[in-house]
Amino acid sequence: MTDTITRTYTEETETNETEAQRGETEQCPECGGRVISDTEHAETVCEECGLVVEEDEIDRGPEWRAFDASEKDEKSRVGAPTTKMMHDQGLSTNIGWQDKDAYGRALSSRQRQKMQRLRTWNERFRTRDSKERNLKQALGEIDRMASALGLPENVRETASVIYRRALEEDLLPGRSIEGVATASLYAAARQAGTPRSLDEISAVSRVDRMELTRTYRYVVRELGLEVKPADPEHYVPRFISGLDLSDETERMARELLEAARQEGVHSGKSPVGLAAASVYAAALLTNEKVTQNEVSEVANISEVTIRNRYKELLEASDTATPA
DNA sequence: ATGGTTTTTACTGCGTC
DNA sequence: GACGCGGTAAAAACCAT
Repeated sequence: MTDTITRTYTEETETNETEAQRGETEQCPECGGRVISDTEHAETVCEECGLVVEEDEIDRGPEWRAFDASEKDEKSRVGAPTTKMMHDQGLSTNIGWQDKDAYGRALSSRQRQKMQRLRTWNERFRTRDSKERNLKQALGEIDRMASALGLPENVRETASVIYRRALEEDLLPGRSIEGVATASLYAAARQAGTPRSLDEISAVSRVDRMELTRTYRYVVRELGLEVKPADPEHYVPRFISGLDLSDETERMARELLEAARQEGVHSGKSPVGLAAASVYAAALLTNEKVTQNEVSEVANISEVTIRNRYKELLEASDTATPA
C-alpha cells in the first residue's frame, strides 16, 4: 500500500521551500525526477522517489463557474463544511471501504483483512472520542448541580467516577446524559455520607424525578453500587442549622435516632422523615421552640409524617432508656 | 399489573395566646 | 380568631413481586 511513499515532506519543506514554490518546474527537489499531481489524493508526488512535494491541497470553494443547474451540480464541491459544532470539526478520518490501494489496485486478501481490522480500530477510537465529549458535558453538569447543593469536592469526584464507570459499561444508550449525571451525583452524595434527598437533587437537575429514580436504580443495579439506605443522622445537622437550633438539641436528636435504631423502629421509613422528627422531638425536649410546620418546611416532609415519626421516636427512647 | 406499605393531602376538633 | 397540635380517612406514591 502507501508504504512506498516516503513522507519526507515536513523536513524537506524548510530547505527546499523556494524550489517548491516555483515547483512548476515539475522537477522533484529530491531526485530531480518527474513530478506528477495525484488529484484523487490531492497530492503532488515525485514519480521516481515518491517524495510528496505538496499535499492537502484543499479548495473549499465552488468550481470557478457553472452555467446551468446540472453543471452546478457537477462542479460544486460537495461534503460538509467544517464546523465547530463537532469536536473534530467534522474532519475525522475514515478508512475507505473500497479495498483498493493508493494506486487503485485491488488488495490481497491478507491486506484486506488488515484493513478491516484497521477500520474496526479506527471506529473504536472515534467512538472513544465521542465518549470524551459526552463526559465533559456530564462533568460540567455534575459540577453545576454539586455546587448548587453545596456538596464538597470529594462528592463531585465520586460522582464523576461513577459516571465514568457507567460510560465504560455502555449504560448510556437510551438514557440522557443529564439523567445519568444526576443519578451519579445522587449516589455519590449518599455514599459520601452527605445525602441529599431526591427532591433536593431534582430541584437543581434538568431531569424530572421519575427519570432520575429510574436511571438511578438502573445505574446502581448495573454497576453493583453499594448504597446503603441513607442514615437519618446525616440530615440532622442541616435541619438543625436551618432552624437555628442549639448543639444541645442536635445531640439530643442523635440520641433519639440511636434509640430508634436499637428498637428497630426505623426500618422501612423514610430517613428524611425520621431525621425531621428527631429534630422536632429534640427541640421539644430541650424547650426550644420550633413548630411542626417549620420543621416540615426545611425538611420537605409533611407534618403528618413528623407527628407519626416523633411519637415512635419518643416511645423507642422510653423503652431503650427507661427514665 | 398487583398488593402491601408508607407518605401526603385534606379535614376536624381541641386548647392556648 | 389565629395558631399549633393531634388524629383520621382517603388518595397518592413507592416497592417488590
